[in-house]
Order: sequence, then C-alpha cells, then structure tokens
Amino acid sequence: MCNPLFACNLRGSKAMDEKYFPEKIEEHWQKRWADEHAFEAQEDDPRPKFYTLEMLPYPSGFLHMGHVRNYSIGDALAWYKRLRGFNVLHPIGWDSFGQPAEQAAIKRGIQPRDWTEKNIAHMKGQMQRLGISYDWSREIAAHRPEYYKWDQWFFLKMLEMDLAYKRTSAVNWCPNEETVLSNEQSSGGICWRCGAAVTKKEIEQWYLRTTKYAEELVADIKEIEAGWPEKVLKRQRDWVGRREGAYIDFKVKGTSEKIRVFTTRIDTIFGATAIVVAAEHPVLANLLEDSILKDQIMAFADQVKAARAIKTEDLAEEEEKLGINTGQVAINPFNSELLPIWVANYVLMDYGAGAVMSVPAHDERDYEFAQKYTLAIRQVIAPVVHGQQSEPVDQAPGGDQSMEMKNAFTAYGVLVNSGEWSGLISQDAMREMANRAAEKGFGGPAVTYRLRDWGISRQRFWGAPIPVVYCPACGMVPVPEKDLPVLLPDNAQFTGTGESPLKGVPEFLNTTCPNCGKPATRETDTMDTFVDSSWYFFRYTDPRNDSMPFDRGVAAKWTPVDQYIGGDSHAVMHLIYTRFWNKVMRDLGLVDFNEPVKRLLTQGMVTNRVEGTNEYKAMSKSLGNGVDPDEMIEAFGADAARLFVLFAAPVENELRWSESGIEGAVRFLRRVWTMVYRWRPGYAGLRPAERAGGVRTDFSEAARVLRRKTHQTIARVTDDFEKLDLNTNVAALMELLNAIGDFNAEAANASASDAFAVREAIEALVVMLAPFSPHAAEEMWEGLGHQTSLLKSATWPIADPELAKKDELEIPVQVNGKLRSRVVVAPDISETDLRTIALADAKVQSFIDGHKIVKVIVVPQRLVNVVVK
RNA sequence: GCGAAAGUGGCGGAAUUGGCAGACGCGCCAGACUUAGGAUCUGGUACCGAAAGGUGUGGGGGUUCGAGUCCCCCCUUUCGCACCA
Repeated sequence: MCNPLFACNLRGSKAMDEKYFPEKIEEHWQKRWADEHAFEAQEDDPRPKFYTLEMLPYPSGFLHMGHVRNYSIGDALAWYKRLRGFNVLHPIGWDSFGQPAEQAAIKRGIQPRDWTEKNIAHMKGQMQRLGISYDWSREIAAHRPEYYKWDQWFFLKMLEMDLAYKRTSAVNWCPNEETVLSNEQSSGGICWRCGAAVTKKEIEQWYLRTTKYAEELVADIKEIEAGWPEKVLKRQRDWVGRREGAYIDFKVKGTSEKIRVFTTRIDTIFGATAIVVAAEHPVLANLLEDSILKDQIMAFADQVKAARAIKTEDLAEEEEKLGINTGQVAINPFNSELLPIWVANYVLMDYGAGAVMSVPAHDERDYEFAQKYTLAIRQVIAPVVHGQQSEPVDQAPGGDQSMEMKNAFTAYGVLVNSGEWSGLISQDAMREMANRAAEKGFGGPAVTYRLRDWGISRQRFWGAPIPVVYCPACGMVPVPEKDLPVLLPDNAQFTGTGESPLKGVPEFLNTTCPNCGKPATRETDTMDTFVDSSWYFFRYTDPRNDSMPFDRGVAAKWTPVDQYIGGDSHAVMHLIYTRFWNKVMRDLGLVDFNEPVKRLLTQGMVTNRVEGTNEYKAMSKSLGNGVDPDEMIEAFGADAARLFVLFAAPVENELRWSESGIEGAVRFLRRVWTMVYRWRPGYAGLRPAERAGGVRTDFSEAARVLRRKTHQTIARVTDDFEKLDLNTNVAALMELLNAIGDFNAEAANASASDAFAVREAIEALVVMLAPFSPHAAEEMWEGLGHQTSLLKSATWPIADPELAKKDELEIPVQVNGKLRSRVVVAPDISETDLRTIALADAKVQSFIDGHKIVKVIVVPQRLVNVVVK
C-alpha cells in the first residue's frame, strides 16, 4: 500500500512501463526531439557557446562501428555541455563528392548523384535511429550546388590572391584505358580494372600554394598544442618538414653556370668530395652541351626518371644508389677545391635545391655512394671527447680516409681539416660559415620545407568543377563570381576509360568566353574532395547563406571549433588542409583567428575478432568481421550500443567489439530502469517542501553514506567529462547504481529522509546517464514525475563538497613498506595523533615488536609507514 | 633502419600522478527463484598457501621510508616515417 508521505496521486506523470523496452522509447523520443526542435542551435541564445564537431562522413551507404563510436563520443559531449548550460552547436553533413560514386556509376550505370542521395538518405536514417543529437536544420552536402558554389568561390579568391596556379606534373596513367588513376586505383603498380602496368604521365594541373603558409603551419602549432594530441602535431611538423640550413652556390669550372645546393651541415663543407644533382636538374642540359658524354649521361638521367615513374607509393623500399660522373667539376667556394659533378638517383629534384654537396664522411647516403663509386672520403668533424678539450688533428688536405672510416660519422662535433674553421664546434661553425657565405655572396642561411603545394585537380566527374574557361583569344579566364556555380551536368557517360566524363558532355564543355564572348571551353578538372572538408564546419554556422560562404559575424559567434573528434587517419591531410584554409580565410577577412580547432580528439579504431583466428582487426567487409549498427540497435537498443562503445575502452584506444560487453550495457540500463520504477511513486508524491531536502538533518548513517556517494560521483563524472575520460565515467555511474542498490530501504515505507537520499541519487544518476543513453534517460526522467524533457527541466547536478567528504578515513599502516594494518580515524586528525594511533595498533605492534623504530612516515589523510630495524 | 607510444588478473581496463594494485564491466564458480533457462537476483573470483603469511604491474638493475608510476639497460607489441641533403 501507499506510504502516506508519497500519496499515490502521480500529479500527472505519465505511467512508466515496468520493463525497459528500448525500441519503444527510442522511437518515441526521437520523434519528440524532432517535434520539439530540441537540438537546434540559435545564435541569439545568450548562453555561452560550445561547438562540438565530428568529422564529416563520406556517404558510402552504411554506417559502420567507427562512425558509431565517433558520434557517440561527440554526442556525449554535446549532451553534457547542454546540461551544463551551454548553447551547443552539434551539426552534421556529408562529404559527398568523390570516387566511389563514380565507380558505382561505372560498374552499375547508376548516376553518381542518385547513388549519393540514396546513400545519404539511408545513413541519415541510421544516425537518427542512433538518436545522435544533431541539429539537422544545418545539414549540408558537398555535392549540392548550394555548397560547391562556395568551393568555386574560394577557388576564384585564391586565384586572385595568387594562391591557385597551374603547372605540369605527373599522374598515374593507365596506357591501356587511357585514363588517369588515383593512387588506390593504381595500387601495386597495376591498373585496378585492366591490370595493365601503370605509368606516369605529365599533365597540367591546378595547385594551391600551401607552401606559402609553411612557416605558419609550423609556428602556429604553439596555439593549439595544449588541445591537440602530440602524435598528431608531430606528424604535422614532419609533414611540413621545416629544416634550417644554408644555400651554397658552387661555380662550375670553365662555364658561367652555378649549382646551388641546400645543406643542413655546412660545417662539413671541407669534407665535400663531389656535387650530386638530381636527374631532373635543369642545369644538366647546359652543363653537357659540348660534352662527349652527353648522350650517355642523358640516357642515365632518363633511366632514373623512368624508374621513379614506375615506383608507386606502396612499394617504397630503398633503391640501390646509382650515379654517373658528368666529367664537369665545380669549385668549392670555401677552399677553391675542385669537385666532380655527378648525377644520381638518390638526389630528389623537389626537395631543397635538387642538388647536394656529397660529404661521405658525415652523411650515410653519401658514404654509401662514395663507397660504391670509390669517391674520396675525408673526415672533417671529430667527436668532442667529453670533459676535455679535443685536439684538432689536422691531416693533409685531400687525404682520403676511405679505408679508416667504416661508417659515416653523422653527429655534431668539432671541425678538423677545415682551414681557418678547424677547432670550432659544429653548431658555431654552421652559423658562422653560413654568414660568411652570405657576406661573400655565394649563399647564406636558408630554411626549406618538405611540404609541397596541394594538387587539387582531379580528372573526374564527381567533384566541384574548377571555375575557369579557356578562350582561344583570351587564354585562361576565371568564371565571374556572378556566374557561379558552374553546375555539374545531370548526365554523363561513365565508362572508366578515356578522358574525364565531363569532356564528353558538350553542354558543359562548350561555353562562351566571359571576357570576349566568343566560343570557349570549360576546365573539366574537378576539385579534390579535401577542398570540401577544409571549410565545411564554417558553413554549418550559416548553412543557407546565398551571398557568401558564411556570414563573418555569424561564424564568429560559433567558431573556432571547441572540440573536434575523428580518426587519426586524418592527422595530416585533412587537418593540415583545414588549417591552411583557415589561414587563407583569415587573409580574406572572413575569420580573425589563426587556428580553426581548439581541441582535437583522435579516437581509436573499432576492431573485431577475425573469425577462425584470435586476432582483432579493424572491421571490414573483406575480413567479414564487420558489425552492422542497425542489427545492434535492433537487438540491444541504441542506448546500450552507445553506452557500451563508450564504456569498453578509453576513447583513444582500440575498441574491441564484444557481444557480451553490450549485453552488460543492456543489463545496466535495465537495472537503472528497475530502480527508477521501484522508487517512482515516491518521487511523484513528494511535496515541494520535502524536495528542498538539503537542509534536512535527520539522515541516517546509511543515507549519509549514499549521499556521499552521490556527490562524489557527481564530482568525478563532471571532472572526467572535462578530460573526456568517458569509460571511467560510465564506471562511476555503475558504482552509484550499486550504492543505491546497497541502500536498504523500500519505497513503500521509507522515511522521508531516506526517500530524499534515494531520490537525490536516482535523479543525479538519470541526468548523468543522458549523455550516454539519452532515450532511456529521458523516459526515466519523465517517469520520475517531470513534466518536460531533460533539456527543458534538468540541469547537470552540482556536487556539494561538504556532503562528498568522508567523515572517517581508513588509513593503511605499513611496516617497512609492507601493508600490515588499517586504522580508522577522523579526517582532520593531527599528524601526531595519527602516528600514535597507528603505532598503538595491535597488528602493527606485532610487527614492530622486538625491533627498533628508525623512523615513522606520516602522510596526512593517506598512510603511515613505520620503518624498523 | 629511424622515430614515437605502450606492455597491469582468463579478457577490456581502473589506480586522486610517488602512498591500500586490480575500481567498473565481461567471463568464470557457487547459491536462490524456477517445469526449464543462454532470464533475473545474491555471493565469490590476481597468484601460491589449510592458515599464518608470502608473491605479484614484460625482464634485469637503480633512486626512495615507499615505485605500476621516476632513472638506466634489455625484450615484445602497435603505430608513424622511409633516400627529405
């Protein structure tokens, strides 16, 4: 029967099901959230903003578990921040241009647009069944003209800023089908369709000058390093590859030619025994003009180039070093020594200056090369002997040490055999010698970067058309802004062979020159899809703007992104390009900060056991170890799937899929549900006066213990959310549930203070569960008698430190570092009292009996260690 | 080869950053309820030992009253880079 305190009038609360039926409540709340526009962000909301973002998915057609993990993390954060009173922007969209749509067109004759839209519709349904709290009113898709118009707009701006340009470069080419291949399509050096050997072909392509921002891309890392994983930043630093060194110009004897080399070790220049240039080096043609060796050397250079063309990215093992002496000699400007000029395959044209000074004594590659071609090896750096001044041993200049040196000595040291520079240490010599080169005009300090310009041309259909026109009279003419977007045609032929499908659509190809009005043809290259993903999260802030990519002021309210979440496979490309794009937008006056993303979280992979083995590998179709999110939702519910994914491992770790693990998550939700159900009449019946129970003083010991656990849990969960330690967070909620279960009271006859303690615990638990399992949390919140949904009537609970405080402490007592006993004391006990109590403990006594106490270490609130002899 | 990160029960993982190792969950064991249970509930579960006690965070050494945590050497795994002058 009803306890009179908790009158059975439920004050209008909806009857709660006795059992947890995920499919029923999930559908109900998904609809209700949509009807209430619960997750739509308004920029005039006065609360502080929080922008949480998950990486834009490619609409392959099916969500995989990696997505589920990604979105579950982001959604937990979004819910948490909302409940903490933030105005949260949590949008989603589609990276919907790209190769697979075109391959589907080739294989199955379906238009890329239809294939893509169908996939989006399906995946959107899956996301909604997961109940991710996206603001769907801001949804965007890269392949729609309203979006790619602005890709084109940015391209025109970059053209004006001289950040976009065209030059020839090599692409993977299938000679059989006469078509350009992507790296994936040419993997292993053979064409994915016909198996022909892939070659390289030089074609004209569009580039963006990322190198212009190389320095900033490194330097600005300091602005984000607090919020980005170090492993990502390291890869970005390596990608940009900033190196300090010097340029030196070597005159070619008997000509007016100079060969410029870059070196990071100018201190070794007296050890240079050759100049080595890349096969593509332009100086070669002039150098060999009158040489009898010309044909032979050019043949060698061609052979190197050809070998490089065949070499594909995934066969990047080191090749044998090959070279040929040109017969010409260069003059070392530091000592006027004559050095033979070689051509070799290990020198790359597109790094540094395309030529190096070969210092075999102090560079491993040069050493290997010199050994092979019996070039002189001369040591000019000696190790610094620790603790004593090392003696510069000068040997006769030109002395060859090929026999003595078994390895290159690549460390810094002290200069020997280096004329006036001998005796200096490397670091000083590098600086002073570079300055000398600058004074004398044959070089100077220099910085180079590994970063290259970003090639954005794709000879494909399914991308944003590059908005330029080629006119026989006016040349290359940008499409005027007012004529954007340059629309993709509705139909094209997809054969997978021959030229880009756009070339076969006359209505697209043929146009008039914006300049002179005469017939002209359009550029048929489309843009790399990394263009779309470089700025999409700005578009979310102002997704329907039709006069600008986004409004400066509106974007400024939301950006930069507070938390970005995605896989670390994007550590370099996407995340470098988007940083680059941000800097361009800054220079265009669209944003006023240097870095678009404050905090980055890289989630780990989701793996599953490969059937018949004990190995866990990333889920994939080919391995047959994939898990379908829809099946999971059907079997266990979205809430349990999400809860498990967040609980099973720290977000950065690999996540091993486990069917029994997700069953555990369902069990937990059921237990919470049952607990809420059991105490439901109590809550509903409590009068407002009793709800203000914080002032009550009549709590039993057990109730105080429960309240302590409640407030400790609130503090812990809140803290862990800031660190995104979601797995320990779920564990804390489980502990709280266990504590409620341990509390020995029945709803039907509990005292008011007991009921208060339980209600406090359950309400906190339900609210804190919302980020993990929002549907169940909403339903239980309602079941607790609340009239409106969580975001309208709940706030994140606040921990009361007084209530969280323990009223006694169990202090471990060690003897010689070994745990021997525990003593129970008041938390504010003095050090001396704690020491006395510990020493008086009977068990401790038995261990120190007969020994001499050497020392007693007392760590307040923590432990006592008695050291005896 | 170079660089980075990581090695804790049968498994995923905790450990307030130098202070009770193994939270929480999975699995397993026992019991209860049940015609039955792959449901639910209760209890147990690092290892050795009957117990007292001992051992234990990849291996070895060190610092410290005290080490999963700090230092040195080694082993293993994962990831990244791969002629970048």
